[in-house]
Amino acid sequence: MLQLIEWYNRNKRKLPWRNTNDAYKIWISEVILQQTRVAQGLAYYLKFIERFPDVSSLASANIDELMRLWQGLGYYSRAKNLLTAARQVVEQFDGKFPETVMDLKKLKGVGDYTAAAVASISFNLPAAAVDGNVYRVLSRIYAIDEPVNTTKGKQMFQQLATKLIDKKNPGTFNQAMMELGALLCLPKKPLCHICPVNEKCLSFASGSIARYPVKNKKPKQKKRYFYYYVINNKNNTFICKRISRDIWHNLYNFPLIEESRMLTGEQILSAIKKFSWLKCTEKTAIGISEEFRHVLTHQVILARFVRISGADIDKTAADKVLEIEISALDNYAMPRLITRYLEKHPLATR
DNA sequence: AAGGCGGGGTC
DNA sequence: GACCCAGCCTT
Repeated sequence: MLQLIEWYNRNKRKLPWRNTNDAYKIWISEVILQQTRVAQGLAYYLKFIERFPDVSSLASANIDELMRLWQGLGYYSRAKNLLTAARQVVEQFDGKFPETVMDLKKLKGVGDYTAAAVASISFNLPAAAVDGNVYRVLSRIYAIDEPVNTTKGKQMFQQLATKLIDKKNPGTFNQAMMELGALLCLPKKPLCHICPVNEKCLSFASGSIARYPVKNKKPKQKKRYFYYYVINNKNNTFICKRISRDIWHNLYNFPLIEESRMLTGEQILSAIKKFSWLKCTEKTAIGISEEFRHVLTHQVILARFVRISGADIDKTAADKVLEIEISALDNYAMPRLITRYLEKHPLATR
C-alpha cells in the first residue's frame, strides 16, 4: 500500500487535528466526526478546543453549556458521553488519557473505531480504524460481496484492515484509507481515473464499482406530528428540557403536544387546554404557523407553532416549564427545528 | 441482531 | 426523493 501513503502525503487536507498527537484533541475530533462530515464538524472542533482545551477543563464542564456548544451538530448523546468520559479519565485514570485500545474502549462513547483511531494516531499502535470510508474502499478494491452492515461483515472488514495496516505508521495508514474514501473513492461518482490504487482495484477492473459496498435493507421513516405552543408574554417565554428517552435528549424546546396524526386548526386550538397552567382570556391573541418539515434519519417531524400572546400564566401550576427572558433563548441548546422557526418568526420583546 | 439517535451535503 | 457521512449505545 505504498502508493496509498504517498498519495496521502501529497494530497491530504490540512486539518487542525493533524497538527497534534494530543490524545485528548484526537479523541474530540474523532467523536465530532462520527457520522459527520469534516466540513460540518470543523468549526465545532475549533470552538470546542478553544473552550475546553484539555480533559480536566471538559471534566468540570456544565452540561447545558456543553449542549449549547454542540447545538446543531446532531447525535447529542455524543456530547453527554464526552462529559462522562472526561470525568472517567479524571477519576479512573488519574487524569492521564488511557493509552491502550482496551482502556480507551472503557470510555463512554468510545467504540472500536474511535479507540483504534486514537490508539494509532496518538500512540502509534497497530489498530485498524474501520469507518464508512474504509468499508467502501476495501469492498471495492477486493470486490467483497459480504454486506458491511452485519456482524459477520464488520468482522471480516476489521480482519482485512488489520492484516493490511502499516505497522510502522498505523495512524498515517488509517487516515490515508479514510482520506481516499473521502476524496476519491466517493459513494456516487468515484474518481477512479486518478486513484493511486486503481490498478489493484478488482471492482474497477471489472466495472462493478457501483455494486460496492453491499448493504442490506434500510429502515423506513415514521411520521410524527408536533404542535409547539410558543408563549410570548412581554419579554418572557416558556421552554421545557427534553428528558425522556427520545430524540433531542438534553435539549430545550417549547411546550409540546405530540399526536400520531395531523390536527385541524380547531383541534390545535382546543389542545391548548391541556396546559392547565395556561389561561386564555379575551385579550389573548393566537396565531398558527405554517408547517415545518424536519427530516431525521428514521423519522419525519411535521411541526406547527402556535404563537400565544396576552395569556395568563398560573406559575404555581407551571412546574414542568421554565420561564425565561426571550433575550436568553440563545443560552439554551435547541434542535434545528426550533432555531429554524425562530429565525423565520422571531419572538418580539416590548 | 435490530433499532434509536441529527443535521446537512450530494446526486 | 435516496444515500451517506472519521459510529455508538441500548435492548
